Amino acid sequence: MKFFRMTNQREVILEEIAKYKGHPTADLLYERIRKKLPRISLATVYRNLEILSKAGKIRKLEISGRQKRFDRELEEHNHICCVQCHRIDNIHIAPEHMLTSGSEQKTGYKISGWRVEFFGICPECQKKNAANAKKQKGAVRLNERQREVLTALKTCGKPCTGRDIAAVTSLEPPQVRCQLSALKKKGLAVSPARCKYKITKAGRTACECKENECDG
Amino acid sequence: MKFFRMTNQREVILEEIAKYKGHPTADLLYERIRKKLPRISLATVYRNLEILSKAGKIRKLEISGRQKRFDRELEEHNHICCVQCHRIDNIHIAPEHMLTSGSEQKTGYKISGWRVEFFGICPECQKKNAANAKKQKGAVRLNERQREVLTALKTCGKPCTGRDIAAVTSLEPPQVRCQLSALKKKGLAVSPARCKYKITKAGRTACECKENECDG
DNA sequence: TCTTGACATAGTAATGATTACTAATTATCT
DNA sequence: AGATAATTAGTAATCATTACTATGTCAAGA
Repeated sequence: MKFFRMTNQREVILEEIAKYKGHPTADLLYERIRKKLPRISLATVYRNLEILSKAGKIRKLEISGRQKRFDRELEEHNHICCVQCHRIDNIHIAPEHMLTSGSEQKTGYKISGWRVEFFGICPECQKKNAANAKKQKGAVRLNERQREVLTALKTCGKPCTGRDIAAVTSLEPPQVRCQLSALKKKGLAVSPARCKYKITKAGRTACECKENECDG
Repeated sequence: MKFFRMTNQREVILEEIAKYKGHPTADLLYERIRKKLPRISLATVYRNLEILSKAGKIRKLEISGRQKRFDRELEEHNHICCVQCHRIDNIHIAPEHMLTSGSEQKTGYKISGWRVEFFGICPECQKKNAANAKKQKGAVRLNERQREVLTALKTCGKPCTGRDIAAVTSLEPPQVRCQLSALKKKGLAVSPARCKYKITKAGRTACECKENECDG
């Protein structure tokens, strides 16, 4: 996403989220937005909720339950869920007070339980990461052009020529060919036929690694 | 469910859950079970996971993420999720140690975050419950026969006679007719035509109330 | 002003996990 | 043995979400 257009649809979506006290689901928002923009599509709502949360304008909640919920409040906080009507409220508590009755009084909820989910990296993945870090010391290090070519190769999928790649990148065919042979040397691409190149499994993971920033 | 048959399929499902260290999803279990019972249906796996968890033999985890996961461990505990490989491990911690580094050492995870969900009853529902409790003091109190008839009436949906109800309950037609008129007096059933009875909205909620034990 | 090209949209199809349904099978109880 | 109820395999339906497709909009450059 290079430009971010604040369209009418997006403005209304933001408005409705802001207006709504709770943590609305996509379909609830859709119903409300439809009153203002009767021709809006549910897909537009979903797409923009995703885009707006990626742009940091809203927050997508990762809570249990079938439907995703969205939150206008950007700051980190936890939630409390009514087991009867399934409404969800924010709960701001300092870790040290988390399990005392203090929070109970503030929210007005009659608390019956709680559940914690921790996130982290398991011992196995830690080992894997350490091993990968070693390997990557000199091996898989891509420059910008190589990354561009590799990404194009991945998008294309089937074997294609340097000219094919050049057509979908900012590079000229000779430049592409040069990078292709470099990628082949690194084992990130193979040449199943003369002048044809195809991404390898290693190339695919090398691509993803940047996208998800998995080696942080 | 009156009887609970420990079928071969159920035994194998329990075995596989017990064998699996992690917290398997339904489809992962299905793949493994298929090796022992090639003709088993995915629906059977789902149905039995549900039944076994209701029977208290296993635990259905309510955690974020698209797929549900199942756990052979019955005792209350929390979870830790690897952000890289999405494996889920148990984490047994006393509330007072929850946010200290102690748990980190035990699990071997490199913890990057945590999230708490509280459960309870919101102020609005508390009020509603109080109001309902008052109403129910003398009004809706069903005996076993009335409940049976009411449930049958609900299942049937359309208006039906005492004989119709008797056919699907343990009661004789005269007994049913007697209960029907009691239900009508309480406003849980109406008679849209002579000898025909139909459940009302109030009757429907009275039915559900028992099922979900919502007035605990 | 016309063209170009990137971004957006409405509408619809496809997906993935789960649940509901149906007819057939199996176990249990007279 | 026959009736009844539980269970099954296989399949269809559902629900939330995502992907696709053709069309539309807008700003910048020719």
